[in-house]
Amino acid sequence: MAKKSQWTLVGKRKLELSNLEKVLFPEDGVTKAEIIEYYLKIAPTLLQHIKGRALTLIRFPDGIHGENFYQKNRPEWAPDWLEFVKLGKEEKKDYIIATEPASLVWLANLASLELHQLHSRKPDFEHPDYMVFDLDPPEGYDFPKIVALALDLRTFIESFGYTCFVKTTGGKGIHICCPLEPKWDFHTVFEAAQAIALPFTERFPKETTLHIKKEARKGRVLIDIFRIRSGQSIVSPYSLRGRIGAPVSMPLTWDELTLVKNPREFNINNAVDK
DNA sequence: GGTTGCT
DNA sequence: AGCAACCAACGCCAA
DNA sequence: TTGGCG
Ligand SMILES: [Mn+2]
Ligand SMILES: [Mn+2]
Repeated sequence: MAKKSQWTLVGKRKLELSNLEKVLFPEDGVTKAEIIEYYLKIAPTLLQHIKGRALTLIRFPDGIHGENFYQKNRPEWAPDWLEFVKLGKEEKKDYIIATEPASLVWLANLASLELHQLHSRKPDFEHPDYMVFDLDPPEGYDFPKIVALALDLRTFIESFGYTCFVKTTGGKGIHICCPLEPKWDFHTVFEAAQAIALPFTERFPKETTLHIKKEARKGRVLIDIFRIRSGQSIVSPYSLRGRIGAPVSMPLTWDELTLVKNPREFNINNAVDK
């Protein structure tokens, strides 16, 4: 592997990219160059979804089998054009905001395979603009069974007057997102989600639970509403995941979701076309 | 992955 | 110039 | 305060 770096122009930004031929997904032979290329191609779509959102990165500098770590803080040595917002305790952290294709390329060069997002948008970081229901299946759960549960949950949520959008997580689960006016704080939105999820788990007690502890779940699907808190994040739509197959969190219509047998159908090789 | 500090 | 060390999240709850 | 959890 040639460990050189090379300069490139993305829009009006000059970027130094390193180790472009380094393989970060060994089973799939996917190099850092291909990851950067993916994020460049998906940029017009992805940027719309993460516009104004504070990001959390998951970086895999030594590939998906090497050490990985979350990163929320924008490093001191980031380029001055990379936008950020001070958030968190005492506004201690400079959260990154991606505003242009070059932002995504800069992040990809750091091996930020996964982009996760907070639930609020600039300029109103105190008020989430969606309510998310994160379906977390136990090990070995058949994906079509999660799909069936998601369809039921959708009907249930919409009976409360919300509209539901859905995406695969790129892992084993599903995210249901309900757009909101950024008018209520995190606690209020959490309680609204709880007021929906609790009766849902009571209707399907054998299949679903609100217990986050593994021991208490007993093979049931966790309806994880506990992401709805300030400083918490979910994987962004169209983000890669650091797993074998280079899967992508893929937004789908409900009709499309019905046909999905395996969420690994959506990956770095086909996500751009969709 | 990038930076800093030591040899 | 080369190399080793160091750093890179957070919120909540039960124990 | 720590450990488990996503
Ligand atoms: Mn999940
Ligand atoms: Mn390294």
